Amino acid sequence: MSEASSLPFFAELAELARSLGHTHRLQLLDLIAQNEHSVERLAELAGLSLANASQHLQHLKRAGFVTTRRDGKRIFYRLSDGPIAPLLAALKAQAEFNHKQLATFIADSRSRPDRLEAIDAEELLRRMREDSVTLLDVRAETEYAVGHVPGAVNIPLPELARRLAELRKDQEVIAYCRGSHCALSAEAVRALSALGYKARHFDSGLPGWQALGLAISSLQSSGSKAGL
Amino acid sequence: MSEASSLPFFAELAELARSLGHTHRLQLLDLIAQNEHSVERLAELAGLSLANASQHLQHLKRAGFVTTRRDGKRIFYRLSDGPIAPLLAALKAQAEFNHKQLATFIADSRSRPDRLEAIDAEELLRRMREDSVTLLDVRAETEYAVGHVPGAVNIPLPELARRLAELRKDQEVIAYCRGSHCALSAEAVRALSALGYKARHFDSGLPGWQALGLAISSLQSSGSKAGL
DNA sequence: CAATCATTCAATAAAGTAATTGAATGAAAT
DNA sequence: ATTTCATTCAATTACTTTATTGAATGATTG
Repeated sequence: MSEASSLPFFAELAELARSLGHTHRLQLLDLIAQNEHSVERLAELAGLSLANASQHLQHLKRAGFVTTRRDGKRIFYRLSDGPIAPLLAALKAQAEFNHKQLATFIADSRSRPDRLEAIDAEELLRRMREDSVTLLDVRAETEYAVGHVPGAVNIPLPELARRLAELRKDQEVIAYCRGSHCALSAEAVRALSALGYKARHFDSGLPGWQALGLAISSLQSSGSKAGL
Repeated sequence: MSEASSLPFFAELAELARSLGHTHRLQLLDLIAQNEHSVERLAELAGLSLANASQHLQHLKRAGFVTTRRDGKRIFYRLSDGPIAPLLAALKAQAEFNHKQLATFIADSRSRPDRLEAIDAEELLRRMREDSVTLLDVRAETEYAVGHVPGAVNIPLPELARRLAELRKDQEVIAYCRGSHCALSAEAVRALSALGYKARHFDSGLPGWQALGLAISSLQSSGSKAGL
């Protein structure tokens, strides 16, 4: 049922999927879904250059998601009357499913205490120097604000599920928390590992970092309150 | 409603979409949907190298479309219990919508006889030499088999809608048919243009090509009967 | 506990995609 | 006609993704 004969069909679907596979195009599509707009307007709303917006819009047009209409000097893009809404809804549903999966996994792993791979300070420092790891601070925002390892990203454990997108998939993630008595980073690592991320924890946490005489960063005003 | 705050969300959806944006991954997903399989089996069924299949499978896993289970030496991939079916159905629906759109457009344009850009033999030959055009023969398969311009792709006009994927989007398409009295290539050009393809027709068609003393190709046995 | 074997990882090479610039198009207004 | 102006095109550059190879992993089997 899925031999050579259906390969061109898969290729066609893949092309459609790729058309949705770019932040700017999804954003443009979302703007167009709200209202018909000219290229200039869309570029402005999305914060893109004109030429760049134009190219992304043409990409969407070729995929059949939008159509154009000329009125005087400008060209207006609007949604085609194809089944775009269900398609986007299905995408969102999958995203939500993933969030739930991770949330329940974190809850589950709270009970199952198997041991995990740790990273020692020496390797961590080396890897940080060559920028080959993502350092993840899973403590609360307030704790992070007071002091954190320089360069670390802060995603409190309860929010990890819905903020996965902030982690690079191509790098190993090193989670840390308050130290070896604190289970937060271990849970994060278990959850991330189960999702196919490469993850370890820096077991001694922020105290261990400070004990080595290394500098920490802090936030003056609480600046990074990104929306849900 | 669609400001900076939702950008990470779009980025997340885009990543999901990209996970479906590759022929091999869709094919693997289709195989997995039919039955749980080991990596080796999937690689074999899809005609991929082991490492390549493994990487695509991990990509699908990270996107939450599949999960794994270890049994002895091998690892089995099966569908996750997320909403994958509706997602794929929505993609297919969009593909079908595009086919229909094009089909009706071709039907419509049969009546509306506006003139189109043509390409002359000289330019055609030059562009063919530098491989910067896709030459499209829109006549019936049997006619193509008897003789066609060397290098031309054959997609009979009635099949154009569902075989669009065979045309490169990054090159101009030059359609030709039986000659200037024949409307097939003109219709193809109108349809392709409306979809955002860059398209012109070689108005004098195959007779014009032969009149210049240029060689034609033919097929011995009818070899290229690709499935729907 | 050494060997085997399915799978994954790592590194590199190849291909494809995106952003940017400035020029070209083509409809409308003067 | 000529100018204006929104959009697109073309060409370059930078970036990202994919394929390939061979080595590493890690669970079973003898």
